[in-house]
Amino acid sequence: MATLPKSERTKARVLREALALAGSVGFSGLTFGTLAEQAGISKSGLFAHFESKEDLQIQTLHLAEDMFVDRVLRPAVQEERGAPRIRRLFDGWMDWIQSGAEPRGDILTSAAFEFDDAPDGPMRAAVVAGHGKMQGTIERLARQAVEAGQFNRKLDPAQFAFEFLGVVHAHHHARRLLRTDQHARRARAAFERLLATCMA
Amino acid sequence: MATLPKSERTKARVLREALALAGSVGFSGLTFGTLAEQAGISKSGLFAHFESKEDLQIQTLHLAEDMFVDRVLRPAVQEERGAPRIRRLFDGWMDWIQSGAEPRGDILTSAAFEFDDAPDGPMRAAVVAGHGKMQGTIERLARQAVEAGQFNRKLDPAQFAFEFLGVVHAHHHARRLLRTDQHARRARAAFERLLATCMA
DNA sequence: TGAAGAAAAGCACGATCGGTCGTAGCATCG
DNA sequence: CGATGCTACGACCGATCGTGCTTTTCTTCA
Repeated sequence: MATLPKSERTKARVLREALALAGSVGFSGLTFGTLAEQAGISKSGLFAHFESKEDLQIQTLHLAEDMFVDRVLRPAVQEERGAPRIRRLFDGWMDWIQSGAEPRGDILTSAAFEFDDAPDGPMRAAVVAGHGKMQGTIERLARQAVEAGQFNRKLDPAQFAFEFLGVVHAHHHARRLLRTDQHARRARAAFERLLATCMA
Repeated sequence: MATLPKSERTKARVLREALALAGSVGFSGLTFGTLAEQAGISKSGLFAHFESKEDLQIQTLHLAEDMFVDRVLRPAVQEERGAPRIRRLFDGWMDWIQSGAEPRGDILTSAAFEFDDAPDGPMRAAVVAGHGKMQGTIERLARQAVEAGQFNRKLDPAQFAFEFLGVVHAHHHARRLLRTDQHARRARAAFERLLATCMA
């Protein structure tokens, strides 16, 4: 079997550790020192793979995005177009939030909140780009639901995406701040209400 | 004229600077060094007024809360009970968000997002307590609207508060992440939709 | 006015941060 | 096999952090 070059294997391992670390202390708390310790490598050894902290953050973020696509987006898209697909996206996202390590929850939403007030830079740009993609995806699903005749013809897909993300974020935030899962119920109720008002 | 003791005046001045600073760099970015520079006082001089950074953060947070009560809550409560009062709260809050210095916006919501994943401590507890008070206030307003016959009798006030806060937070977040005010429109639409479904 | 006490300054500490540098060892490939 | 180049190391840097300790300066009030 064609084993990957050692450097690639090391890097992949380090990146997995970085993702776990970012999941528990955030991307800003993802320091070279702690990551080096956790990964069993020297701090300076990390610089062979990541040219700066920002570089490390971005690569870790991309790994998280790939995981989100695998675990949430792809399963949703396998559902049939329209409301079922949207429901599945919501369900998957709720699970994804709950599967995230305490106390951070959804690492992508965490990043969005963490960098929304950061000075401009590559990491912030990556976060904004990710958000834009998500917004676009939800808009597309909403448009499909309109075309399928399930959503009201006068529905603004962008407005739907804004509110959909709002519900997801509200759950994420309540879970982090109050440290209970009881708000999943409220988020689901809000989502159902949102769906109901979108139906004809 | 009975002038306040000088120390009190100094402390009040420093606290105002601290609030401005926290508004632009967050409570975690509120460091003794930068605050000392901004307030024209020495770093160690600050210790005469604040026994620790946490103490400084908490006192600054309380000042912000007082301002929120003055500028948003009190005007709302002067409106008549029920839907008008709730509308006024929402309007005032939107203005409050927009009046906040770029890029942070509402400093209280900022703090909620900043400390929701922080380790337990006095500051986090203060933030959680503030959130609880806000949630309780909104619940009360919703109950009043039910009693006034404006909201559906079957409405769950806690659910309403959850969604109300969700809309406010969604606007706050979108404004910070995307750095435009165009989402005020979306937030308002979401709020109107929320109100509409609460009406009988 | 002068004594007592508080406010502020000055200085230094240990820790942690992101990051650099020279070097040694080991994997890779001709 | 042997040369080359990447990987990883340890030491170290300057900056910044929160927070002591000591000393000076200024307020306050009898």
